Amino acid sequence: MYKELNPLLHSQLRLAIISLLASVSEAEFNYIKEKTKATSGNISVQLDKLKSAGYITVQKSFRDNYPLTTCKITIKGRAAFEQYVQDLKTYLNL
Amino acid sequence: MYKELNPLLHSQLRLAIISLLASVSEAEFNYIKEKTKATSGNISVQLDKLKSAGYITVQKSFRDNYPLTTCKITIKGRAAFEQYVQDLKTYLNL
DNA sequence: TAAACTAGTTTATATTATAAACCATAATTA
DNA sequence: TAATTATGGTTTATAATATAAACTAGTTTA
Repeated sequence: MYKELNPLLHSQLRLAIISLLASVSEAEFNYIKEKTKATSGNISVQLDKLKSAGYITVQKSFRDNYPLTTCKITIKGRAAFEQYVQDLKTYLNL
Repeated sequence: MYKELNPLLHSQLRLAIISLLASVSEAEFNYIKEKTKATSGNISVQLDKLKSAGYITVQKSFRDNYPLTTCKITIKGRAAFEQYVQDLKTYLNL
């Protein structure tokens, strides 16, 4: 293929998540859910994949007795995202 | 979700094909194959989908006795592509 | 204390992408 | 001229991916 677009990022939801995390210092699970309008299950799965790739860190804690999942983009994740955007630009002749 | 990215175009190969067709007046099957490095089968399937969506026209003819498939982006296809690129830009905050 | 809610995870299913196998015809060569 | 290989694809089987439904574990409220 042309120019390989990182398949881990070329996914609607994972791209939305990474793009979101690239613009904030960190984000809670529910914030991601509100912003993306995706289901919890879908988000949970995609966070796992991003975490496995080392693109984000996932902190699990409690707040007001409830579980709280907080996500943060890593250096590696940010680099991958920026590379993806670059690739996409050349891909689309932008 | 955030901003719906046209799923018909948010596919590595179909995006490559549409992007390619957006930049030329028309293209032959084998030209698309060379440029994308994809397999014939995969291209055949994706051309069908793009055609079904009305994004391209597919002309079948013969040249030097061999079948020749020529593709061309439609007005609708070009509009969809441009919309996709716009959506992507806002999606990624570009 | 039972119902409803929070915050997720796991798993089953639907969708999509892809490659392998195939088809029809043409050209080549033995 | 019969067999072999090449051209230009299409069809179909499989692998990968995305998604939603069902579930878990605990909390709050009536």
